[in-house]
Amino acid sequence: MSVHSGVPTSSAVEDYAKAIYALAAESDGPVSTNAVAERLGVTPASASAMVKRLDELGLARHVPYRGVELTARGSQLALEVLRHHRLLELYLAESLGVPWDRVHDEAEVLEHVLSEELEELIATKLGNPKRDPHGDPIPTRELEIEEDHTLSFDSLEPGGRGTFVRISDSDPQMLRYLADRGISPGAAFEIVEKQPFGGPLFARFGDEVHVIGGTLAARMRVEVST
Amino acid sequence: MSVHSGVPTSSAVEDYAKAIYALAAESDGPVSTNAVAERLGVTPASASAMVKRLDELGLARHVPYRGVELTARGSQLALEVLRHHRLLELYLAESLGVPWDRVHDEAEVLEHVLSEELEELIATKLGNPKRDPHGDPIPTRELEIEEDHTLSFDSLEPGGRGTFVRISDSDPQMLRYLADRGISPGAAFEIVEKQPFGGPLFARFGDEVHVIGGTLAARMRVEVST
DNA sequence: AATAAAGTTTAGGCATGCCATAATCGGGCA
DNA sequence: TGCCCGATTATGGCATGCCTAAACTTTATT
Ligand SMILES: [Mn+2]
Ligand SMILES: [Mn+2]
Ligand SMILES: [Mn+2]
Ligand SMILES: [Mn+2]
Repeated sequence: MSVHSGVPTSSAVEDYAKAIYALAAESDGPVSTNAVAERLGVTPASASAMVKRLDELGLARHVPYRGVELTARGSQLALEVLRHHRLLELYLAESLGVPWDRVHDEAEVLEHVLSEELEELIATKLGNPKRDPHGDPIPTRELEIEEDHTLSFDSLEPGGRGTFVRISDSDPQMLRYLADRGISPGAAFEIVEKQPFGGPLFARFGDEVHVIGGTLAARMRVEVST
Repeated sequence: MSVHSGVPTSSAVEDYAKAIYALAAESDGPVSTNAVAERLGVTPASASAMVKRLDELGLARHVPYRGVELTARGSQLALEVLRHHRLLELYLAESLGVPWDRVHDEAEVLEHVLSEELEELIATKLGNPKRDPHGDPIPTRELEIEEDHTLSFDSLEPGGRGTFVRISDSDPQMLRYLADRGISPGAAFEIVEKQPFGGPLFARFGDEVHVIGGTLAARMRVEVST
């Protein structure tokens, strides 16, 4: 049990705050209890009980049947844990050579246990980085986070050029697929061809043209260079 | 909840195994429930219940009113966690620059959460070290540990020479005191003078003669050079 | 040997965090 | 307006891990 902003928090509470934060970012307005349950792999009944507790802790406001929203404190908690998570991912990858498809699971546990002192030492050692290995922005010490204005890779048309900036960190298979092909955030690309109906996308990264399946393309975020 | 040697273990179970292991090393024969309780800062009733559970898990044998002893499995668990603890302490000190009086508390939490994969990466990065920053031996990958044949510093007489090799890691104040004077495991010394009745010891480390209080001297372990 | 003191265990409780099942609520469609 | 279905809550259970108070065993003292 740690304490953040005067609120005693367990790993479970922190995970709920993170989940609500992420879901709220995906689609605004209050988050449904069921969505939280599904994301965390618990039953709706469990999620309902925990959401009620977050409300009592002052981390969220829950209006029955209407969904849940984080308070300022709740957002801060989520960002604090997100900062831990992403710093750890980058640290494990850079300093210990953990492959990028495995850093997530390690960080998922360590994030709840990292002290403020170690957080600070790690951030300093890494040079206060702005993004983790998957391109996700790392909240600052002051818990500010840079919202990005990226597009989904599969929304581009042939001829489109840009930079691959970000990918969901939670699917190791996708990450391994990209790693095997030497594709990682920061890579420049050009769309060569696009099959309709969620079909694959053919994109050039460096010298080679790679086939990116529809599902994968939907999870890759890119910035286009006009 | 992790799994070691087929036994599901929580942080609490691991801490109890460590405590029993340490107490058994200090004085042989079965370990009393009260000693365990005191070491872990819980009530005797709590310790009694947990010791019973360790027995059911096959990690210890507990004879009511007679004390508890670890089984082979229980010792392995304790050594596994000790390996984690000491590798982490050294890693935090070497790679992140955490002062040696603070590594213990961090390691105390992280030891339960470190994956085998990270353990291995850390051990490799450190060059499979044999001792942690306090001079405590690190169990090998195969969980063998080197028993040392050290003497208590306060058992020496004036004129005695040797090497300071080890000190309890759990008292930050003592560690800071030594660190402030540049005394750490590996340092050669010569006893200059010794006051009776638990009084201080005057010992030369390098050029300087330092005053070592009776309590501190009792916790320092040394090897004498005939 | 009897009794006191010390050490240990049991009994009963509390909090966390998860589950399943069953009752209930509320918004959208007929 | 009423009904249905999905979302929500209520209820009861399980496991962990700690507590206090009370009962019990062992050991030390007289
Ligand atoms: Mn991640
Ligand atoms: Mn922090
Ligand atoms: Mn330690
Ligand atoms: Mn290990």
